[in-house]
Amino acid sequence: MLAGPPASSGGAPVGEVVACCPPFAVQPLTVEQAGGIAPMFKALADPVRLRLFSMIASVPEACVCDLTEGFEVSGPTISHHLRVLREAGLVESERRGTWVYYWTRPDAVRALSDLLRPGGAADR
Amino acid sequence: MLAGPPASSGGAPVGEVVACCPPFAVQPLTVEQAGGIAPMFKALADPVRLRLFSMIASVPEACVCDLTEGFEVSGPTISHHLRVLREAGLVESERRGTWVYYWTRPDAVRALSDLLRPGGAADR
DNA sequence: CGCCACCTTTGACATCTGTCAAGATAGAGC
DNA sequence: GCTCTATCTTGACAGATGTCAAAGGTGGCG
Repeated sequence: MLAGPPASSGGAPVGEVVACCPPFAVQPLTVEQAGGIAPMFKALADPVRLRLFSMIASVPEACVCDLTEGFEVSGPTISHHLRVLREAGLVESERRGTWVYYWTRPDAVRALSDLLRPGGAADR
Repeated sequence: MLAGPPASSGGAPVGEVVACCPPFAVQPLTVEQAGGIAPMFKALADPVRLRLFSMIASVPEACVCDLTEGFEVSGPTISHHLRVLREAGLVESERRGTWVYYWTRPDAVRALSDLLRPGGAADR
């Protein structure tokens, strides 16, 4: 299902929150849905994480060694942010030899994109 | 420029951050772009705000008096969250007589939706 | 004018978050 | 086994965030 490597890095309690809800232009979220989805937006709510995610999403997979360049924060901080993205279900990772690679979970991204899609009462 | 009611409630320093960038499946964000967009995701990162926003987005406009129902937080807290959404550029508001109405800014929502749209290297 | 309902602002407080330094873990290669 | 590199974990701390109680407008209505 993924372009990238096989599933891995089990550890996130994310399961399958992924397929979710109609666009909220169509129907409001329930309490449970909002509670499940907010963490994904929260994961994208930090500028460093947002940029990290965009770097990962723009290539089939990204090595941490390439991600750390171009940031002014320390290695541990990058690692922390990658963990947040992983635990939110937005990316997955795998160690291959010396390096660790990250790639996006397209289904999760699509779920968010669908939520924001226009087409309801308020969007023309 | 907006489908909704006339502009109002000036106060947010949001200007026109709205039209922005290619989907990050296509191209990573710059530091500046990430800094401009992260606040929008941050505004959606809280379950209460996310639900408030979905309630506003699912109708042409929403009265605060209707929004406060169905939440377990106090009135001031709802007001605070609405302000965050407004200052992030996601909604606008206007007082009409006794009541205050909120509606979404479709252009802002579309900007986020476009960012998340699949179609790049990592998606499929 | 006086009162009340609606909504926001202010002030305070506990919790969460981003960051770094220091230490730990995992592989590669000698 | 030892060492070196790459990455993650832990611990600590300043600053941001969500929440409420109390107080402050704003407008309708008698």
